[in-house]
Amino acid sequence: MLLRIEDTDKARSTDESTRAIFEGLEWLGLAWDEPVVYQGANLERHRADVKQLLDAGLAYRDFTPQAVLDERRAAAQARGETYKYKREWAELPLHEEQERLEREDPYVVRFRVPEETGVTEWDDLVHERIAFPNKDVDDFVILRSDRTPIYNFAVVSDDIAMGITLVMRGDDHISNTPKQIMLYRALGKELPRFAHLPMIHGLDGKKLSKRHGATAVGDYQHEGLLPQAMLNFLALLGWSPGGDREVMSLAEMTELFAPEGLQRKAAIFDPKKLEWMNGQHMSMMPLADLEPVVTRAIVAAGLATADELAERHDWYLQLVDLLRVRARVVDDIVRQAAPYFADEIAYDPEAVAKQWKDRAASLSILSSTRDTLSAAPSWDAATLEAELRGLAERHGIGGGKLFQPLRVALTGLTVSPGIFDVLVMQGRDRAIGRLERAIEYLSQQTDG
RNA sequence: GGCGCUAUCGUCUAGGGGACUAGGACGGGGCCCUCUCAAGGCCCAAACACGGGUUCGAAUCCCGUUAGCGCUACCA
Repeated sequence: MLLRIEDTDKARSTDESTRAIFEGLEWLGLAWDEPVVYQGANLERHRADVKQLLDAGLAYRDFTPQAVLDERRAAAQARGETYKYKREWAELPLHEEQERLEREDPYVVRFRVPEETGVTEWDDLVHERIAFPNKDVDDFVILRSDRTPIYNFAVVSDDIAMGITLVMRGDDHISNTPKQIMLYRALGKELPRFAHLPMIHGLDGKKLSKRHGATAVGDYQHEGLLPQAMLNFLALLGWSPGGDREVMSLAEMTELFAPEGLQRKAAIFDPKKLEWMNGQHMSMMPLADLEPVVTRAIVAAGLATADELAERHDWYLQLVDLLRVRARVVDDIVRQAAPYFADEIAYDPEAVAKQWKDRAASLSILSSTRDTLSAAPSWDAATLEAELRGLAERHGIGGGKLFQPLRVALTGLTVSPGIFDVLVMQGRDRAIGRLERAIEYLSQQTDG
């Protein structure tokens, strides 16, 4: 994989935008094999290639001021006509051109599009044959008046220099392709293969790009998305391995990839499915791989320090394993993890309202739960389950009647992993402490 | 407007003349499991844009219409 930064438009290419590209690719785990090529660094070769076309009469200087061009275009549009560039400088007498050059009149270099009657066509890897009549292609600018090349020219010059044999890009470039093919021919070089991939659209059905709505790929990192899920999801937008394969690793996708599976239709980016995909990857991946990602998030959230997590590593891994099942993004895990780290927990008003509705009854249940738990012969899931189910039976109530109020006492929430796992993960002291606190809280409520 | 590309459930897609009462996945609905929430399992609703051809036979091939999108710059 080669990475080239196409920065010929100085107004739009900034250090920041370039860095976003690097960071996005790095995050996705897509590494390039050779040093980054900056298109701007090849300016001299671009100019030399333009010169070659100029000398061969395949391009010409156009001294029309840009303002005049803009005016004509606007006027044509106002009249409801199709604007077409008139070739009026192509046959400028040599002496006149010489004069203007000496006067340093500004000019652009335009490519002389060949034979009006001709057709420029190619066999696209995904679309099969695409053809453009030459008459529909205007003599396009290849060198700006500031002597920098236009994208269409720089790309061809660079692709030739870099020995590129397959040009794969978004299908918004289809209409650039005939121009580029003409340039390859004018430069006397072999054509690469072209493959035009469908675009990705936003929920509104419009092209998704840095100019429209979309965030940079890297932004998803901060939303708790896993790069492998992102990669998997994106790959499936416009490509299918056939059959019903969906959740795949990069290695599997690379193995399965074939151009036949490429779609021609633009795909709409569905964040819901991305989240599902992320959940799938999160559940499937080795715990050891998920751990550092979660650790970073937990530390960032201020729940614990990395050292603290390392100290009770086994416990921590088990907790992550317990929580990842019910999480779709990494942040879901962090949200659920709070009751296992914080000293104090907040009671979710809804949980209180629902599970501690009857204060006196809750108080009584929690008190006997505390007594039973305090007296438990050992602190493991099987023992605790036996003890608590026994207690419920003695009271003649179902397990849920016992577990739900307990869950609120332990986590402050209505949702958590299985209650015995919670008990074990919190440990005897913390669990009993939480129960004491809940009892205290409820007593005050009852008195007041 | 011109040129181009595209067209299967709401979304991502399988399908490449008969295997199609059109399959899977996300999302939605229901049920099961169950201490909650997830996960998991089962079930349901949901699509071949339209019109012409070609053919014994079209989701599949051809043409047109329509719609959507893209390009139409001294942007990339």
